[in-house]
Amino acid sequence: MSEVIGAWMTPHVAREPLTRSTEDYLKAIYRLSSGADPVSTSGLALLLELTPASVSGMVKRLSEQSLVEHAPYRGVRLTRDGRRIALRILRRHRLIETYLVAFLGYTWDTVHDEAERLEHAVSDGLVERMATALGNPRFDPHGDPIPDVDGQIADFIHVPLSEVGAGETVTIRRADTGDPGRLRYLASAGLIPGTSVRVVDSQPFRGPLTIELAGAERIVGHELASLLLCSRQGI
Amino acid sequence: MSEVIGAWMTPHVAREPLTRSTEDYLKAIYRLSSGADPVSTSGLALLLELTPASVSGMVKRLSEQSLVEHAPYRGVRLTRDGRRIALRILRRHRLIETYLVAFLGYTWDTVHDEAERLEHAVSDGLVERMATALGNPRFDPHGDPIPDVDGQIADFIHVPLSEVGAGETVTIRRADTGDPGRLRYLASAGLIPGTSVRVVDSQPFRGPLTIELAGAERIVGHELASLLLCSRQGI
DNA sequence: TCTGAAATTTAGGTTATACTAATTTAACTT
DNA sequence: AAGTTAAATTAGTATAACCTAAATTTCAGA
Repeated sequence: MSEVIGAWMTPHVAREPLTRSTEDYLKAIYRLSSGADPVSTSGLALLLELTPASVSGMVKRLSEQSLVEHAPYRGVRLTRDGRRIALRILRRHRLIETYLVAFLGYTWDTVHDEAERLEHAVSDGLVERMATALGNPRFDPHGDPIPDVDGQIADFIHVPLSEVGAGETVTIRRADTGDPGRLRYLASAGLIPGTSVRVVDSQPFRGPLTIELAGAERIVGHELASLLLCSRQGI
Repeated sequence: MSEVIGAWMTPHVAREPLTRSTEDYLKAIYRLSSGADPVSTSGLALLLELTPASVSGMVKRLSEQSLVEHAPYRGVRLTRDGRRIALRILRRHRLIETYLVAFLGYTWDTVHDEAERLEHAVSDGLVERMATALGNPRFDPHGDPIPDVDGQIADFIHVPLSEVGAGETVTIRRADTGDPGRLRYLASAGLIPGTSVRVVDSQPFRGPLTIELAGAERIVGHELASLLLCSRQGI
């Protein structure tokens, strides 16, 4: 049986096997690369829970491997190869999460740590088998888009619920946190991807929102509301 | 949901997280501990594809952690804790292999490498979920016994097919190799665990055997026959 | 333009695990 | 009992990735 792996997965340059650290750094840089701005050393250090000095050292090594471009004191950016690897890890992570929820009884608040370790251990072949078993899903249980085998990733412009105006109706698309406590609470309140809510009232200065969901009103704090990324209409 | 993990899985002494190397060494020592004899440095080096010097160094560290007993120049032996860990890894490995074959379309010749990496990454919780999904199997696809959560492992006395006398009928129980080529060939010849065969003739001096299987006669070389561990009657 | 705080990098040290080369021990042979 | 050989250990080196502490660079505001 031939494995379904896009050509993009094989960088042009032959590489020694990637270490777990390498994969974690590339994934973290990808996460922090929102706009065109380079990613800061301190931001990476914060996300990876390492000292800035350690990040500096590792970034230099990644740059020698052409996985990132580094302008000293200015920040890092992924190269094409670096981005490919980051997207491959992201695909693994999100497919593993989806698989664990679909087939092994996990819930969306318990999958993160397991996926975090497995993403470095599974082969491309296993990932594609899981994808097939799942019917090639496009979103994981948190609503995050899963990159396809060619590295394409859906990139919608979503609005945090906290910024939706009173009177508007939106559909929750993603829950932008990995915190189990928050995820459990959101699920218990019915605030999961796919749900439509109408914002009844939104108080200023990071105040709470009143929303209508399934016919009932509810109060949601600003912090949680800011994690719920929504689409306005049929997007 | 509470996780079903036997108390034996938690060593009495608090341990820092085990490294992949540690787990690999303990597993290898377990594999080589057939009788009461201690395991030799060179045997370990051969199995792990490392130099004897490296093994010496690592064995000393394992011994400082009370995972093995080391009599210099005499060999290593697992301590109780070491054996527990080895059996936990073995349980993981064999359950993962069984899961991949049962649910993800793998065949018995393709599961080894995948399981080899995953066994170090899965949590106890995931292993038990897989075991549950499989109905707590007692043997993996190669017929090897899977240790239960309490570290008990079936330990039958099996006879290599190569040593079964002419005229005897036996049932194949295990295929004692990880080599994909041999495993594929055995499967194609119908020589898999659960199959009954009658030895028609067995030539001396590591000569070939003639066996009867599903009504037809077949010739099997000594090497492959020695890998097929069999039981004589209803065991 | 200068200055000082914040961000970043460099310097130097640590740990785990591998290696090669040199040494030591055990065991077998005569 | 001594010598030889095979096995095992020690000594010393390398690498990846971390750390702390000490420089260095950037940049905003006076």
